[in-house]
Amino acid sequence: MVRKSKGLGERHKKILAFLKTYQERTGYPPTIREIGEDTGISSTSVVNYYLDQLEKMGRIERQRKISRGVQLAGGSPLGEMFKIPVAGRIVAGEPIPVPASDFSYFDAETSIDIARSLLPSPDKSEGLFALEVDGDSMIDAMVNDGDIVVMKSTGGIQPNNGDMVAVWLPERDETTLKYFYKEKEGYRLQPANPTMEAIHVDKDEALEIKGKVVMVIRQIEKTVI
Amino acid sequence: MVRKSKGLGERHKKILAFLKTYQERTGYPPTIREIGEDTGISSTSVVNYYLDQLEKMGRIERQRKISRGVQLAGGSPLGEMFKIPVAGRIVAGEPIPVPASDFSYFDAETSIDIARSLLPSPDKSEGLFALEVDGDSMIDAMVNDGDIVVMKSTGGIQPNNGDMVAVWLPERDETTLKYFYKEKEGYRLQPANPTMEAIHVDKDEALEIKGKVVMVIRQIEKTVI
DNA sequence: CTTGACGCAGAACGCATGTTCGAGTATTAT
DNA sequence: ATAATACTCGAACATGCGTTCTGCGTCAAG
Repeated sequence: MVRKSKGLGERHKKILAFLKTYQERTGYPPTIREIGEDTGISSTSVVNYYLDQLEKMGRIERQRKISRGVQLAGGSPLGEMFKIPVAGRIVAGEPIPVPASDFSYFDAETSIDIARSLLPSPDKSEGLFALEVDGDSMIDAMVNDGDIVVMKSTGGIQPNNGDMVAVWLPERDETTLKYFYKEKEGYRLQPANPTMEAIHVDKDEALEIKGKVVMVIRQIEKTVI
Repeated sequence: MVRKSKGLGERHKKILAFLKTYQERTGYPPTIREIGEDTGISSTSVVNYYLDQLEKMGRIERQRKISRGVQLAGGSPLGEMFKIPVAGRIVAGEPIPVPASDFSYFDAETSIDIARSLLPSPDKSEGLFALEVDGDSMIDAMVNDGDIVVMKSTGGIQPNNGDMVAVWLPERDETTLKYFYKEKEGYRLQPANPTMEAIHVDKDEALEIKGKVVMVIRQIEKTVI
């Protein structure tokens, strides 16, 4: 049995994950017994034991004496919310930062909250991450500087024709958001703006598809120009 | 005492409102007794009585037998979420539908969920409503067909220079999203796209500013083109 | 007036759920 | 080996909390 490997044991992680999924599914926190059932802990006292530790670590908040008074810390009671880690910035001339597959929002420094109802498929929302757009180079994709693009990791699988994807062209040192079309001699990357020319990529040229764009969010708070 | 005035009595409304604020504040639903305390109902059975009615009306959902199993209906338990009513569609040649000031999301048929953290000022989120963009006529504002624009009602107050606003020009039968600038002889409406020409509106011409754009959301689910 | 639906209160019941205690087993340190 | 610490279990306890029943007053219809 692994003993206090880091600061977060297996059970700690499992409890945190359960807290999140349960809250997302039901809208309210679970009971101690429900946590135990999911985590494979038979005694409520053991669950309480870990809950106390997690509280000391500052990972959860507890309202003593009241039922279902366990919640993830961070001030944000998440209902049908989905926390998407912001992996970094997407710049025209630089590769796209993609989080590792086991990257969970627990580890992310910054994240944005998206309502589940806004996501394409509420059930399979794994592999989602967000990037902030840096610069005006993607206006052809109707994406502005400062916009946030939410992407779904394709996991190496080739996207469907017509998907909007984030691609990295190593030989051109270029990152773009384009509609993806496979053609006989390679690929065609079509801008969202009809007036712009498409990019043709030869079959031999390296092309890394980093993710499928599922959502673009533009917050207009301060004045731009 | 008012008796079954419409379909929603005073207590029904109060309970619904309490359900919402309590959930937003704590992250979990209240108990029956807490509802009673807030609503001024001394007996749990009476609360249960109203809860049953609200459930029959479809306004709330109940998980029987489990504590705090009361939630607002609509499938979306709202935590730090904000429900914004979708007032309608915004089309280039038609006036902008604006909800009445007392329009609450309780009455809205359709609404979208936005995380509080994404909103500009989390405290003062009144007067927010959303519109779905119909048609490609607003690509100059970097807004696509199908996009959702979240607006804040200006309430008759003139917006600041540089704000992105939704304006209705009655004399031209035109609706647009533009950056707003006041000039000596009238107003200048500047498109987001720098390559497009600005519109100049004379001081005499009618101009209705329906709201300030605070957010644009683009969901890419199905294939476009 | 009588009847019945409606709004309300209070109490009792019983299960759900957080809390606490005692004890047993492993792992590590001395 | 012995002690200390971390982890686990089961059970009992106390209370939180949903449910149900009885009763009382009010108002509108018959």
